[in-house]
Amino acid sequence: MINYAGSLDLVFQALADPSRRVMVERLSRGPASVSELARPLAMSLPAVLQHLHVLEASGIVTSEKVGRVRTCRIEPAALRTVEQWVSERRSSWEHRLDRLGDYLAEQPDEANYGREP
Amino acid sequence: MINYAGSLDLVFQALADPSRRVMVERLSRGPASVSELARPLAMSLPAVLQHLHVLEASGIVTSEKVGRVRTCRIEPAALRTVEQWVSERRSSWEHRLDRLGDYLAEQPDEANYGREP
DNA sequence: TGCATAGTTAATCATGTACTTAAGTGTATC
DNA sequence: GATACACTTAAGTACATGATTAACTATGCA
Repeated sequence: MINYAGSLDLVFQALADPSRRVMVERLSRGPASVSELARPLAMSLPAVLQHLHVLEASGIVTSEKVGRVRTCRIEPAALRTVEQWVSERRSSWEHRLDRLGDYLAEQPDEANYGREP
Repeated sequence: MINYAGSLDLVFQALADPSRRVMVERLSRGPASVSELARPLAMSLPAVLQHLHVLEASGIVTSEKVGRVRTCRIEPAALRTVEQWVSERRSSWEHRLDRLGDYLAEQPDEANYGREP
């Protein structure tokens, strides 16, 4: 059962770990097997598998097993939900700053530093 | 001492908690005091303060105390680093898919499903 | 001065996370 | 059929996280 939407909690949590980000970076260059993902990481294979589970639970990565090798790949939809959430908050803040700038520009120039409309 | 760059670890970790995201959403609409941030959250003030420390350590939020009230605001640079990291990985993957599509379009149409060049 | 307000610190506690090792399950290859 | 390969599961452990309550420190105001 895969979480295509990717709840923000799980997605941010998944990306908070540097090893998992290394895995995502590797996968952004193309699909990879579990052992390929493990190669650059200084940890046991079971540990890598646990990280993979976290990434799959978040919806960032999907995988399928053919024969004895499991091939993993990125699910861009999950990454898009993060991008969107972050960019909405940031641009909300930045547009607010613009509006505040406009407001202050219209006011007489006194003691406005740090004040809010 | 504030982390303006915002290490990816700390930033993703900070955003992984729903209460902290509520705080960021509130701040994206403008600066707020600690108790304003606390109002919609069902937890004690010390707990909110701990979340605020996490957000500040990540560089997402800054604050300054004037009189007895501490005013918090968003630091958009930290949010931009997240946006950038995620969008780079995603677009790397998506452009790779484009190139793969081009490659397959040039190949004879047989048993290419799921294969990599 | 006295008392409420806004925030802060410290100590504590229950879970959750990121590993580990040891042992087990299918697949390929000889 | 035997043996190696590529995971997979289970169990255990050390440390981090998210909350709590109790007690404390300014600041502002009547």
